[in-house]
Amino acid sequence: MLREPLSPAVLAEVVDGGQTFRWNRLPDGVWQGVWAGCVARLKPAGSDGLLWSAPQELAGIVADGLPAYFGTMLRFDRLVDDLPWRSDAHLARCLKAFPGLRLLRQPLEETLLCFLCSATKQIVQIKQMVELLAQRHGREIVPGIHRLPTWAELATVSEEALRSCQLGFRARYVSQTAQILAEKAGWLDQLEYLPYREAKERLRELPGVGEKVADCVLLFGAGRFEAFPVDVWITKTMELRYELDGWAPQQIAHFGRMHFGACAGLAQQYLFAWERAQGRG
DNA sequence: AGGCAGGTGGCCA
DNA sequence: TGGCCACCTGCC
Repeated sequence: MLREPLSPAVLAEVVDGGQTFRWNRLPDGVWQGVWAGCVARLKPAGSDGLLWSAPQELAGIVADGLPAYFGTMLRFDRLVDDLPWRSDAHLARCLKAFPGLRLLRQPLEETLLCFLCSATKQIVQIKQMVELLAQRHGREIVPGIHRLPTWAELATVSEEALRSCQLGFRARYVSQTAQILAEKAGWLDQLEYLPYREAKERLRELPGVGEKVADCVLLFGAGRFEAFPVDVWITKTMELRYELDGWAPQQIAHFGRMHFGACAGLAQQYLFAWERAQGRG
């Protein structure tokens, strides 16, 4: 499916490195993931690239949806080559360490939901929350596997019921956002057609969506690769690798977009992968 | 066993 | 603007 083979480590980084929260490791290097109405299994296959499979009744929609989800129409090799690795030795070694690392193109609705849940939580816990949301409030796709609830569905769920999905104070964000989106048909979809800056401003009108969450939603759910989400980890990374000690998050985000350019978000993913491999994060 | 966590929003100088 | 703190609660 992919033009270049993905090593098991890079595949793990793509599906379980904080971009998405609905992939789980199965035996024998297989990953199973759920997005929109799709369920798929993935397995690295050496030089043959990446093998996929899906439940028979979903084979058609997964065959259609998987390439878009993995962004196979984008030439990540070219995007990576356009990053400033020639003048940035740290970036260069990150790129070399994770060949084939890519950004997923996830459904916008789901990306917003997941990152609204992400505040001060680690990946494992975010995965638990969204799994509960899916099991309790999302439509069953195949026996035992549910998709995430749509915002229309979330608008019918009480804040208390959301809290019982381990959301804690994030339940209020999700609940209020659901009410707002319920009154604004097409509001989310319009973001796709707005310039980055305006799309981000619009997103930030939603409760629980600040700078960081807005950038994650735009990067992972709307293909805005110039977005450069700044969380505590990227702050530490930038301090350590680029000597930005004492910089405010907004300054770091600005530096990131200036230094890394049009695909700053792609660079950010590599920086993350590197630090995680060092045992941080 | 208890602190801490991949943010945000509100309040204060 | 810039800093500080409450917000929930399940993991390590």
